[in-house]
Parts: sequence; structure tokens; C-alpha cells
Amino acid sequence: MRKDALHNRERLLAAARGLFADRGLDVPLEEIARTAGVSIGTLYNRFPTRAELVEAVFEDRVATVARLAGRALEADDAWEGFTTFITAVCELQAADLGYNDLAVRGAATATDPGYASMLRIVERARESGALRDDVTIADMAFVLWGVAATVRATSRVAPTAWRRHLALTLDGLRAAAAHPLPVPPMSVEQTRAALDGCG
Amino acid sequence: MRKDALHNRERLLAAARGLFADRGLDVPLEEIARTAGVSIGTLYNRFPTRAELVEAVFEDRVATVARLAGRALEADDAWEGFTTFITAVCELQAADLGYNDLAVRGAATATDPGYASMLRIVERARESGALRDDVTIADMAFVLWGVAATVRATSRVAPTAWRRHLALTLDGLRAAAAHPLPVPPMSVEQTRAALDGCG
DNA sequence: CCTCAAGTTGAGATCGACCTCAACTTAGCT
DNA sequence: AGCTAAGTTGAGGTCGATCTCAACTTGAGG
Repeated sequence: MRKDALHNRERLLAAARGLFADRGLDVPLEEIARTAGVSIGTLYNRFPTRAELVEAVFEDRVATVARLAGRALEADDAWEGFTTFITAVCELQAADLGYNDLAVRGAATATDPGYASMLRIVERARESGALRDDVTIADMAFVLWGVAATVRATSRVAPTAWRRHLALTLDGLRAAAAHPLPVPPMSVEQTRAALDGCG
Repeated sequence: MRKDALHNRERLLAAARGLFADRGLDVPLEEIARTAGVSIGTLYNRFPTRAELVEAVFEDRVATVARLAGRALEADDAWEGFTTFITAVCELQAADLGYNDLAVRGAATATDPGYASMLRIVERARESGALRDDVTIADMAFVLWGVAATVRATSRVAPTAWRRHLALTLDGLRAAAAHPLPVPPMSVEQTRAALDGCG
């Protein structure tokens, strides 16, 4: 790859990162190219589809989430590990509307590598007795979808309101709060289908 | 209004009702006209803007919600009144993707007439001691946004999953579950801005 | 300095949705 | 039956976004 091509690639990624963060994943490609100071043709050269651009922009988040998950498992208190992990993921969502879109729409790909560690975080919190024992990892999708929706609705107007939503939600996940649930958890297939079904 | 005009109006409303319910508020107007067996020009005659069509389609929901609210206030148990009201509103959301969109995007208009009764339902549940005393009516938006997001993600794949999400959320609203919240509730202006900000 | 593969460019084709309006049709009155 | 205001029609203009490609420019090896 020629050095000017690499340079343009970086400029495009930087522009996309910024615009995605501010306005979500639906920013016009023309605008990304313009912001990067590059023609639309070049954008298509580097990233033939929007999905490839999105993937390149958010590549690093996978590692970030893995690191957060690692930290959560090291926490002394299982419940604290659980909540700080969920909170951290929500912080990522709140700081970047693009990541928020991604978490809602194409979460299957985005969360796949973190799935195993997330499972362990949930198991550990449940075994500690702090997390209610009738929830499964599939229920975490509710938390993320819910907070993501609040972030989208409030980010311009009450940028920390989602923390309140999250706190209320987490209180509902404590073992002490448990009341019988009306329907069984989603199956793995259902969760997967829901996650990439709405992209 | 001439009788054929009225007839076409009904056909358009019926078509819109069906398509909105299945696919949300963004269905192309052309498709609604086609489904109604009427030309696009006629649709624009009857409903100059999409918003007017949407309003006409969902006009009845206002009364429905008011009726549900009335029933909630008559319930012997304040907590039960509260939960059955919220559940009923979520059922409306789950049964109709268009109403779901409306609840998320233009909720300001949609919920305005029900606001007063909703306030009373919340107050009553709080005073009864069942609803935690650090939540306000503004927090109800979190519940509705959250469940709406789950409905959208799962409606095709796990159509009752939202009931589980709602149950978990309601458990977090019980007085017994209360743990300190990190940020104050949204102000009335913030809530209003958030509600019609994302339309 | 020359060459050419690699890379860039941007005008324009394409697409789907929105919206208009002049020509046509018809309900309903007398 | 005839008139007219009310209503319908759909081809076509507009708009914003996606995507292509033939002509041009440039980095880098010889």
C-alpha cells in the first residue's frame, strides 16, 4: 500500500470516527469524504462498503471491551465487577452515538468476542448471591438496549440521565429485588437473531 | 365532504394502520396509497403531511390510554394499578410498531393528555409505599424507552421477551429494591425536550 | 529522469422517496 | 339531463444519498 493511500485511509478513519460519534452510523458517506478532505471515489477505494468502514472505525472497541471484562473479573466483589463492567460499556455507548447504534443494530459482531468473558462475569455475580439467580446472560441485552435507547433520546438534553436509568435497572437485577418473571429468558438463537436482526 | 372522499379517507386510514403496525412509521406513502387502492395524489389531498396521517391513525390511542389510566386509579392496590397501567401501555407498543415509534419519537404529543393521570398513578403508588420514593414521573420515560427498544429488537424473533424486560425493570422500581441513585431526575423541560427531540 | 502501477478524482448514472399540478372524472344539486 | 364544485389521477420534477468509471495524477523502483 502506497504511503499516500495509507495517509488517506487514516484521514478517512479520523473523519468517520468523529462524525459517527456525533451523529450515529447514518452519516452520509459524501460528508465523511469531504471532512477527510478526500473525494468520494477515494472513500470507495479504501472502503467498498459502509460496513467495512464501520468495522475499521470500531475495531479497537473489541479490545477495549475485553480489557474492561478482564478488570471486572479481577474485582474483589463480584457484584461490583458486574456493575462496573456494565457501566463501562454504557459509558462507551454514551460517549459515541456510532457505537451506540452499533451496540443496538449489529451487536452480534460487536459483542461476539466479549461474549465468553461476559458470561463469566454474569455467572460469578450470580454465584456470589448478589445477582438474582433467575437472570441469564441473554437478559443483559435488555440492559444494553434500554440504556442505549435512553442515551439516544437524552444525549443532547440530559447527557447523564442514562446513569439514572442504569441504576434503576441494576437495582432490578439484585437478588434481593427478585420477583417471579413472567416468561423464560431468550434462547441463544433468539438473542443472536434479535441482535443482528435489526441492523 | 363528499361521500367518495370519505370512503377514500377510510381506506387510507385502514391501509396506514396496517402498514404502520407491521413496519413502523417510516413506510413509504406511495405504498400506503397503493395498498388503499388510491393514487398518491389522493393521499396528499386527504393528508397533506405525514404527521397528519399519523395523528389521524393514532387518534384513538389517546382515549385508550386515558381509559387505562382511569382503571389503574380504581385498582385496590396502588402498586398493582401502577404496574398494570405500564404493562398495558407496553402491550400497545408491542402490538403496533407504529405506536412504538410514536411512543419513542413523538411521545410529547402522544402522552400529553395522559400526563396528568400518569402523574396521579405514580404519586399514588409512591405514597402507598410500594414504589420507591426517589423516582418521579420523569423516570417513567426510561421504562417506556427501554421496553420500546426491546420490542423493536425482538418483535419478530421473541415476541414476548419484552415482558421479561419489563418485569425486571419494575422490580427495580419497588421501594424494597431502592439503592441511592447517581443523578437527579430529569427536569420537566429535559423530559419534554428529549421526548420530541428525537422525532 | 522515466515509467507505470497504484491511487485519486468528480461528474454523472441510479435509486427511492417526496411532492405538485394540470387534466380528467364524478357526486350531488337543481 | 346538465352543471359545477369537489375529488382523483399519475406522470414528472425534486432531492439527497449511493455508487461507478474513464480520465487524470503521483509515488517509488530502476
